[in-house]
Amino acid sequence: MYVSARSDYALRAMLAVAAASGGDGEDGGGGLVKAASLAEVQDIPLSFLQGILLDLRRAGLLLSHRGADGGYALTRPPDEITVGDVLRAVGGSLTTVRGLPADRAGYHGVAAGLTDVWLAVHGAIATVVDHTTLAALLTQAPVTRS
Amino acid sequence: MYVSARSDYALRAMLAVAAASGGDGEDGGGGLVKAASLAEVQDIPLSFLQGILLDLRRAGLLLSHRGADGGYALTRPPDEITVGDVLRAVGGSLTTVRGLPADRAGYHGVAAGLTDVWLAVHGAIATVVDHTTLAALLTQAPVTRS
DNA sequence: CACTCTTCCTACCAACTAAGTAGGAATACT
DNA sequence: AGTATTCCTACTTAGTTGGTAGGAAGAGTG
Repeated sequence: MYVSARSDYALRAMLAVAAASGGDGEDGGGGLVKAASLAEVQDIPLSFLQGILLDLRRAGLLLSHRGADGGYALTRPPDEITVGDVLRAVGGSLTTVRGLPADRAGYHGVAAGLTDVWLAVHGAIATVVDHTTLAALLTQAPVTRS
Repeated sequence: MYVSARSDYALRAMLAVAAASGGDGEDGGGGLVKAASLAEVQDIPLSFLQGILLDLRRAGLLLSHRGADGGYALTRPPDEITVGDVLRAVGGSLTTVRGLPADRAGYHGVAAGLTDVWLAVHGAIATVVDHTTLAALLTQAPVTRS
């Protein structure tokens, strides 16, 4: 599995939003966190991060507000957002074989069994990332497993 | 998980070698399979495949013989070679975070828990690919799980 | 030895993707 | 009007991937 910078940044930003709006808040924005403050606290290039936040909003994981006192907030509580939600929002499919989804690799002959391997791998990854919520990561709990 | 063309070709080639030398044989080569015949039967560019076969030999999964009546054969029986062996031979690590191994991502602050997620994913992938042998794939058996 | 066949090895090329930058338009508040 | 912020598009740069070319080295045959 290759975790791109985009996916990595997306997860870190979501965790930072969850921590900021759930933890302290009350510093003036009504729970909204600005992109600039996310970029600073997690050391992410700002203009790169803005594109990622846009993807997360389009996927329905974040809501945003423009203007002074604007910013971002989660649309759901952190225990209802999984790592898999975030990865799929910015990265598309979790498993690809040469750029194609795992189930249309087009094997023939002796290689036919490989499709099942990729599907099993995909399922194993999904089990982990779909059972780990942002809330679990923030409380430092070990990774859940089914 | 991204399966590159290189990894895909490597697995298909290994399966073809296993099938050819184990199944019929006795057509003159003493169980050796030529690169050209592998390239044809699995539709892989020959000169690209040669580099892959070289990696597999360096990793100790294949032995080779030059000259007329040369070719490739497995160094171990197909039920002692796993998909994971082949993937690691051509691709290095199974899981990388922005190019680095999963356990040295260098998170700080609220993102510290992510390392555990990547390690869990890595373990889940390894469980699948290290328990699936070439022999199992050739007999069309469903993927084993621990 | 000459010849042929095959693996071995290096260098190279084209296309794509990832990562990051720049600059402005739209929106919200004062 | 003015300011602060999100939104959106286009661009640059560097690295990787997939693939090609051309030969050198080894192994057998007559």
